[in-house]
Amino acid sequence: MTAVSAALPDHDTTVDLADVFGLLADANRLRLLFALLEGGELCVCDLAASAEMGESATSHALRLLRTARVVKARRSGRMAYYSLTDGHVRLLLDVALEHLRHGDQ
Amino acid sequence: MTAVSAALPDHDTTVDLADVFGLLADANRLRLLFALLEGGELCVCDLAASAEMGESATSHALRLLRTARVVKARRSGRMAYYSLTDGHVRLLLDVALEHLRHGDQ
DNA sequence: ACAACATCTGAAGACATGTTCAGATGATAG
DNA sequence: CTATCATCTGAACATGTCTTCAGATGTTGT
Repeated sequence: MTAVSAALPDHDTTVDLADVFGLLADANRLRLLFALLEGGELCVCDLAASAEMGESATSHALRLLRTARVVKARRSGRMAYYSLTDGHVRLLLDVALEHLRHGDQ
Repeated sequence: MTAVSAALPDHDTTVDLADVFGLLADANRLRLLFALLEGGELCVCDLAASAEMGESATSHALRLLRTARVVKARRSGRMAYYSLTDGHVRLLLDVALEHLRHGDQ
């Protein structure tokens, strides 16, 4: 029994992991990420339109993603252009989509 | 702009996806899953010990995972042995761990 | 300078989630 | 049969999360 628990990731790691998944555990944020996967770099108003959500809600959502370094913002005048920071997101979404299709139902 | 939004997964899909990630968005549940990745098939009391959580909390957590078909239970007498149902979980956890290591900080 | 605009922010309320407690269920041992 | 055990369940409480609103910030055009 100690052999099993010894092989587990430490406490902090699981908390950090849970935070990462927590960011993806919201349909609106996922729609924003899918839009960025397609669009490459989009401003807040286009992201809001794509995800069919209010601009304030979009801004709040993007702030969470930005703080976690999942997306980055480029600023040009009064516009803010967002894009993804790495490819792990695409991979995570693809694996989870695959799980949805094969998994159950 | 319509071209972008047309390529997005539909509303229900993003909600289902968010639910999947929501299941992984809890450190205790992640510890249970890691224990199952290592141990293969474990009873509730061993899982509770591995994840260092109460047995009631463990049972509640396992119920969520079982309802979502992420784990399955085999029953033998008064014991319940849990195991993972598919390999997507291992993949998701590995990709997210990789993201943690390379990603930031 | 002023008005219109894009984005951001803080606070408030509604809602969901996780933990704990107390007790129910079903199985084994004496 | 009774006691003990492993697991499950429902309810209550505390915490956290998302959305919305109202307003702040900084920018562009006239």
